[in-house]
Amino acid sequence: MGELPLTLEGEGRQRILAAAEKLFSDKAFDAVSMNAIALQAGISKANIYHYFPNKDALYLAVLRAASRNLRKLLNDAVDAHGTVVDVLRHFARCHLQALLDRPELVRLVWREILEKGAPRAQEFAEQGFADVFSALVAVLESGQVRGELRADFNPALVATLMLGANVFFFQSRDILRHYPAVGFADDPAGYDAGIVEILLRGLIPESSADTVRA
Amino acid sequence: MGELPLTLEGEGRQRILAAAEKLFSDKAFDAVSMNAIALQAGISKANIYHYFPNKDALYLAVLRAASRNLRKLLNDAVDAHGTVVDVLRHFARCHLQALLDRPELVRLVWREILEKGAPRAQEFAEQGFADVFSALVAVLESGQVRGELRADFNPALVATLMLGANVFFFQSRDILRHYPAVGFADDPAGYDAGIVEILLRGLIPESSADTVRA
DNA sequence: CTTTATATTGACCGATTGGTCGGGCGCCGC
DNA sequence: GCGGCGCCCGACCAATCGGTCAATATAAAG
Repeated sequence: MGELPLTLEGEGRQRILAAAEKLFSDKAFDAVSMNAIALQAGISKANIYHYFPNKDALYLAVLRAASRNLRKLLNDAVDAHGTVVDVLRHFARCHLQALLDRPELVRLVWREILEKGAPRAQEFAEQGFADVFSALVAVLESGQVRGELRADFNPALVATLMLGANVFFFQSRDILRHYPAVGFADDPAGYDAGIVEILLRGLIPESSADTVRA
Repeated sequence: MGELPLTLEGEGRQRILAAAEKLFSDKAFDAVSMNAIALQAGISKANIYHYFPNKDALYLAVLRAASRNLRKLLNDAVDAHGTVVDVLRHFARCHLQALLDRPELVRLVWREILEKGAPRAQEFAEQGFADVFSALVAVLESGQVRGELRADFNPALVATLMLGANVFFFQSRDILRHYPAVGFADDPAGYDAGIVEILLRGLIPESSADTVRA
């Protein structure tokens, strides 16, 4: 369909994967037909079956590639240097930016996680979770042993809170944009800066911080 | 099919809606066939079309009912009395408990929000969001004017953080259960208690809370 | 009993689905 | 020239899809 005949190695396969990734990220598995994928890729439907035995295998390949890419993308956001507080600030910002940079990948993998009806590759899609989560927990723990952070909170709980804040922002920003009270829907960096600041300092004025335990 | 002939008003309609709700909450729109709904409801497929003009209308009716129920359920979790801090604690716990009590409703509505490909009723599904979000913002603002909470944070941002913490927990608890560091995957009350405590007091030891602004 | 309106159904429709098949096209070794 | 071989396609398949329709069962109203 008027495409440039790029003669890269495995070009046909990549074309199919790219087309399928785009469609599967927008609509659910059953809502994407092999015909639509072929059309998007600019090839015939029968040709897809030259590279993939069936639709499930194609979907699995797409999910595998997306999960791998997303995993790498998110891992790159974790490593940083400086004080634990700086690392947390850096992580929050980079992690959310990574999500927003490749929304197709996130939606693809996250939909698989949420789907209870047909768990095609749940435990596989959860891989990206493990690295980031455990890395973040490690950062928080090191902050605790160094005395930079309180020792009386659960690191895994805070890690969940931070990841949840970013994922929820990613999922809900279209809704949040409608609310006048929300000024950060299009300012992910500002959002994360505010989140981390609140997490670090707390909501309670310091003078009365000890009266809350009543 | 051997069912008791309950002669309630609109019983047939309710049966269809219940069956469709169950199936639509597990699988996506295109993955649920009218045949499957009829089978689940114990009636014939043609009979569904006596109550609903087409599949979209049925799905919309299911989504409308689910959204309405979820909205009421979540609103009931908001109202409370006592200090602002107490209200926040109560809200977090009740909100998450409401999500976990009716997971089908949450999944149904949330899937509609996440789907970018076929926005059948997005703005409609977002209704439940508005009430809870604005109510929570109002609580936080009142806490600020009363001096119970800091005045230098964005209430909408904290509301997003709290809602996100609960929604993310709801979505990810099956994953979180796999991690040994997470002891709260099956303890939503403990999770929210920890979340609120961290939000209120912050991660930084109070003695060094003023050195972080560097 | 008859009329009338609502429920309910099996049989059927055209369209689309995932998947198959036989063959054509182009390129490389011989 | 020519025989393979990877790539690609139009045509086709049975199954299922959403949806229609004529016919029946049911039950209240006259």
